[in-house]
Order: sequence, then C-alpha cells, then structure tokens
Amino acid sequence: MAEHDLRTLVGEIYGCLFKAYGPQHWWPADEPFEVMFGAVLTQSTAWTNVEKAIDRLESAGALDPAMLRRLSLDEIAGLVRSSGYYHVKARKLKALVEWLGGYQDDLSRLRKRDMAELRCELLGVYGVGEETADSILLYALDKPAFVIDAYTRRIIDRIGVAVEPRTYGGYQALFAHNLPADVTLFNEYHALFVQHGKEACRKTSRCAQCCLLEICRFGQSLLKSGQPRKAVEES
DNA sequence: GCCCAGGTGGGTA
DNA sequence: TACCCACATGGG
Repeated sequence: MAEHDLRTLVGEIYGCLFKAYGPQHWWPADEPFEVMFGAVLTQSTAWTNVEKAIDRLESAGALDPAMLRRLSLDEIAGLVRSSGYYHVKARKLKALVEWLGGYQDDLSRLRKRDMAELRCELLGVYGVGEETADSILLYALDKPAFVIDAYTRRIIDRIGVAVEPRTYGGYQALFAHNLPADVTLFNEYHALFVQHGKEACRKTSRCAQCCLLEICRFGQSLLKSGQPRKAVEES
C-alpha cells in the first residue's frame, strides 16, 4: 500500500468519526494533575469508576501531588477503591507524584522538555506504560503523542490495515507518520476512537451500521484479494 | 451470575 | 521475544 493511500485512509477515518460524533474536547479544560491521575486510574477500568475515585480524591484535597505524597498507601488505596486494582493503583499514583516532586510539581518545567526524553523518563516510572505515558504527554503536557488503546487497535485491525510490527509502536507509527504532529488533532482523534468504541463496535465483530462501514468493507475486500494495506514502523 | 472496561509489571520458557 | 497471570470494582 502506497504511503499516499495510507495517509488518505488515516484522514478518511478521522473524517468519518468526526462527522458521526463531532468535536470531543477531551480533558483540555481540566487540571493537568487530575488528567495524570486519571490516566493511571483508568488502566483497564471503565471511566465511570474512575470518576468516583477522582471525586473522592478531590474531596480529600488529594488531587494535588504534594498532598498525595503525604498520604499513606493505604489512605490512597481507600480513596481510589472504586477504580479497581486499588492497592496497585495507590502504588502507581505514589510513584507518579514522587517523580513530579523531582520537578517541584512545576508543569512548565516538564513542558519545556523534549518529548522523546520526557517519554523515556515517564516509562521509567512504576505503573506508567506506553499508553499512560502518551496520555499524560498529550492531555496534561500538550505534547503531540498519539495515544494507542484497545479501541484504536480493534478498529485498525477490523479495517484491515496490516500493522507491522503489531506492537504499540507499530500502531502509533501509522498515525504519527501519516498526520501532522498537532496536539489538538491527536487529542480529538484518540477521543473519537474511544467514543466510537463505546457506542458502536464493542461487541460485534464487524462494523455493521457504523460510520466506518465503508472503510471496513474496503479493507476486508483488500484482505480477501491478499493485499492487506501495509503500515511499517520506522526504526 | 457473567462479561467487560481508555493497562502494567512480573514471572516463565 | 512471546505469552501468561495477578490486580478488583461497578455497570449492563
């Protein structure tokens, strides 16, 4: 599949999703620390459960890194119980705020850092994997990191794009190489994938009745003819 | 009662 | 590298 066609496809998917769901405006108005904690709390967890945990943190005045550093693991676990995996997540939040403490909780210092270096550093923090790191970079620190999640993989697989390698980086490269590195665009695109995943294509194995139906059909026909679209990660 | 949700870390072969 | 598995609540 030519590079030009892949670029067109990535643009078409965005166009269909935007037409169906409209602008999402995810997280930009929220407090960056709340965004960071939410990124950890939402790991493998429904957002409705995360909201309850964030509300309890807020009531305790603990949407603040300095406050969170003062609380014990058990205290944090009690506050985030509703988000599931609460013992593990308490440790993860603690590790994150310890890391923030190294910057005196000063987000302007973090925003000045090079994105790739910052990403490496985040990945070194306990509990921060690739998706969480990119969510923090994009939604809390305004860096152009494209977030890949289960919804995104599912949709891309269904459309029939042959991502190589089938890793987080492989999927991310598909978008990073075929879109301008724009924070607002990346923010909206990922939010639209999540919205679509929640509303349309969760349980069914095909995109019946969904806004990506035509794109899916095109992808399936290519697969049958033995020519899956190919996206290759640059090393 | 069963399935799933905006993952990650650690262990094993 | 490539799988497993633990981690756990709450809504449909």
